[in-house]
Amino acid sequence: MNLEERIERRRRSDGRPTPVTDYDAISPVSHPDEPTGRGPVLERLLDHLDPAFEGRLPENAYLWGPKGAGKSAVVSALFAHLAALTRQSRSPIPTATRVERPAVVDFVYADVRTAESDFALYHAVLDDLTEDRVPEQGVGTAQLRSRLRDRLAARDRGVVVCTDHVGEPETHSLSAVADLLDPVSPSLSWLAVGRRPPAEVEAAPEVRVEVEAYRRHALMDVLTARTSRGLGRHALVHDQLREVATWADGDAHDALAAVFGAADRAARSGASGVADEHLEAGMADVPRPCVSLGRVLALAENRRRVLYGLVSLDPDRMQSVGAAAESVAATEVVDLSAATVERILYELAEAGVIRRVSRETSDGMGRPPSRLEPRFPTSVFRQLYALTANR
DNA sequence: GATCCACGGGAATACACGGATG
DNA sequence: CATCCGTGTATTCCCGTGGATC
Repeated sequence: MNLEERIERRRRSDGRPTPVTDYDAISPVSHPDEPTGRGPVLERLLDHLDPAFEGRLPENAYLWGPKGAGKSAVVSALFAHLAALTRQSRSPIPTATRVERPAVVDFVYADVRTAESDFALYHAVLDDLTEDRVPEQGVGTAQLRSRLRDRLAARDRGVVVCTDHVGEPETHSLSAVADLLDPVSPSLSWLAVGRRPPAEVEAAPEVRVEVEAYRRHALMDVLTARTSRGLGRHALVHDQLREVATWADGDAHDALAAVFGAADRAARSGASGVADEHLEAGMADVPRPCVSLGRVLALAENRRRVLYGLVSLDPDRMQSVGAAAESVAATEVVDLSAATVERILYELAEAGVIRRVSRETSDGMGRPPSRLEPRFPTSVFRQLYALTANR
């Protein structure tokens, strides 16, 4: 928490004790350095990556499991640590016995939510591996691939690329990632992370690691760890945590979203703790099924703005896509034509971020319009949007 | 000049309905 | 009664354009 946030918190709370001490700690989109309760998965991943510690490249692999099971938490923490580790030993010590082998293996974490195009994926990997800046425009995708190939050849060390969030509506599928990364170099292997069971996934590699949803008790541990860092003492009591954990049914994302929403409500109302009514409201704000906020916040700037405009709208302006588009376009948040906003709204509906609910009765002429319904926790989104907007 | 990407606009298609037609 | 047609919307699809960068 930086100074600005501290001051803002005091200003809002008029100096009274506030239930929230660190929004980041209870945010459903932030991952702690040490994920809670996923030790066994971590062990299995380390087993798989073991060859890397001897300079050999692990095989391609697929990590899969349902939303909110801590997949991203595990891989982002793991790859951050591994990357830091190999960065320390950037100067390989050549030994007589291992001249042919790369001395160390690098680890790169790439989120395909933010690297949606072929170009962007190559860019993300190359950028992580290179000191100097990689051009974002003006060079072709093929050229970027060969640059990456050259880079790997020049260093004579392998790299394991983790591609998180594979196979979502608007992200690369696992097979697309394979098609992009496999031809680059034999000294590159990948660990894809996604939700779909390997049986349903095309080109899933032999090595697979499954992550199951949290059991209720494990989820309570997660919530306890998070709230003890982010909330004041006794802001949320044990019974309340249990209630959220039960309600969330193993999904840490949804649970944290509810807690975040509840805590924020409590803070705004000036309460020193999270009351049951805050908690109820926090849970009510999370639709089921719920699109993860990570996905929503990873959308392109203008899409986020459109969504922000949308969730700030009077509900009766959401009764038709056209009307919603018009209202959002009239807002200060976006500088787009109504036609473009409308297209974007359809796009977001197609991706499942918002839902179109067709009307039962059709009065008047023509095809009846459909109402729009966000599929993510709107109040949490607004708060996170505001927190990230001024950075 | 090449390249990536987001916009913008509009054409094509789908859908809902009432009324006409076979 | 089943089907077709016209009209008005909603929705999807496609492609040219232009900014920014190399």
